[in-house]
Parts: sequence; C-alpha cells; structure tokens
Amino acid sequence: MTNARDVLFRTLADPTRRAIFERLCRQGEQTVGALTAQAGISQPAVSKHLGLLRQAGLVRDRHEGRQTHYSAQLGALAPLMDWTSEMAGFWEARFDQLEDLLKRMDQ
Amino acid sequence: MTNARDVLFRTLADPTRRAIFERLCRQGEQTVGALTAQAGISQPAVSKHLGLLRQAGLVRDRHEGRQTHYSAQLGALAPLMDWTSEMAGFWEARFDQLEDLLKRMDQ
DNA sequence: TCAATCAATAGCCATTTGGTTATTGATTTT
DNA sequence: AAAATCAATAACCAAATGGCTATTGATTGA
Repeated sequence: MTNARDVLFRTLADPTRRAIFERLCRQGEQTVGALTAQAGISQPAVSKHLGLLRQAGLVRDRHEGRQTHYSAQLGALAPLMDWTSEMAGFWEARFDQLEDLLKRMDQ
Repeated sequence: MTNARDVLFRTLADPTRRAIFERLCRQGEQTVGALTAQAGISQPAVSKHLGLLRQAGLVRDRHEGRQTHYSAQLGALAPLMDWTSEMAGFWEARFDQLEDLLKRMDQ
C-alpha cells in the first residue's frame, strides 16, 4: 500500500535528512565521516539517515576501503516533480472548466 | 529555525493528509463532511489534517452556515518546485564542472 | 423551543521517529 | 601483530505523530 511516492515524501520530510541530501547535491560525493563532521549529530544517526535515503533511491553508496562514499541520485526526484505538475494540472483543468462555464453563460 | 519549506515537506509527508489535498486539487472545494465520507478516518481526524494543511498554506477555508468548505491553494506548492529545480541545478552545475575538467584533460 | 447536524477542540493512547551510547566487523597504519 | 580508524548495527529512550471517543459551539430544521 505504501508506494514509492509515499517513501519519497516521508524521506524528505525530516530537515536533518534533507540537509544531508542537499549537501550531496551541492557538493557531490561525500564520505560518512565528512557528512557527520557538519551534521551536528552522531555518526550512527547520520548512517541511519543515509540508510533511509538509500532505501528511497535518493542516494547510492560506493565502498572504498573502510570508507563509504555517498552521492545523490537526482533521478529519484522525478516522482516529486511529476506529482507537483499533476496537481497543477488538475488545478488548471478545473480553471478551464470554469472558464468554459462562464463562456456558455455569456451566450 | 523551522521555515516554510520544512513545514511544507512535513505536511505533505503523511499519505492520508496528502490524499485529502489531492482530492481538493482534483475536485475543487469540498466540505469537511464530504472529505470525511471517503477518507476512511473520523471527522475529528480529518479536521486535524485540514488544520495542518491550512497552517502550511496548502488550503483555505470558507465558512457557510454550519459547514466549512476547503479548497486547495496551489501557489503553496511553489517552494516545493523551487527546491526541486534548485537541487537539479546543483547537479547540473557539477556535471558542467566535470565536463570542463574532461575537456581540459583532453587537451 | 427543542432536536438534529456540522465542524472544531479536548483529552487520551499506541506507534513511529530521530536521537543517543555501546559494540562489532572490516580495513589501515604503526 | 597490535592499535587505530571508519561505518554499520543493536539496544534503548524521549518526543512527536496520527488516530480515537467525547464534548462543545454554532447553525438549521421541525
């Protein structure tokens, strides 16, 4: 019942987690250590957030020795954009209906 | 510290609440009773969701006798679109940097 | 006027969530 | 080989969240 869109919205809802994702978008690939250094929370907390971001498809990880590098997967934002324009579309459709109605009333 | 964007993401995170907003987008203005009839939760629960949606600027209410009509405020989605394209922008900027680097290496 | 209806609020409860510290497994470094 | 470092996992906890029932206030209908 809980689809990909639900997961996406829920994952992006937390400000700390979104900040981590934003940083990966702005600055590209980062290690867990680098992300922890500026997140203001503990390393395990950061790892947990990264795990959720990965489950949502928003980041991917790359292991290199004992470090793990994470990077943003921008494509994962597509459902978000789709949803937004879908909502905008409904709104416009209703606006057009109203316009038609007014046009008919005018005649 | 908790800005409008935070509120927006947090408000849209819950599937039930988002479904209510979607319905208002698709079908236009609805009363609390109409929304409750298909939400699968109690009237007070629906009212609570509507209260949060209103706080986020996603809906507005209109009182008419003892009924309250709610409608979607599409403009409130702008920060969401802005954020998404901002993220996409960062990604592209880094892509360009990479492209430049490769071009320089090629010479 | 009295009963019925509509929506908001109050008060409560179970679950989820985001954080912590402690530990473990794996890889480097000395 | 032993010590140090990095990131994931485990176990726990407090706070936030989303739901419920009961109630209230306001409006409408009989």
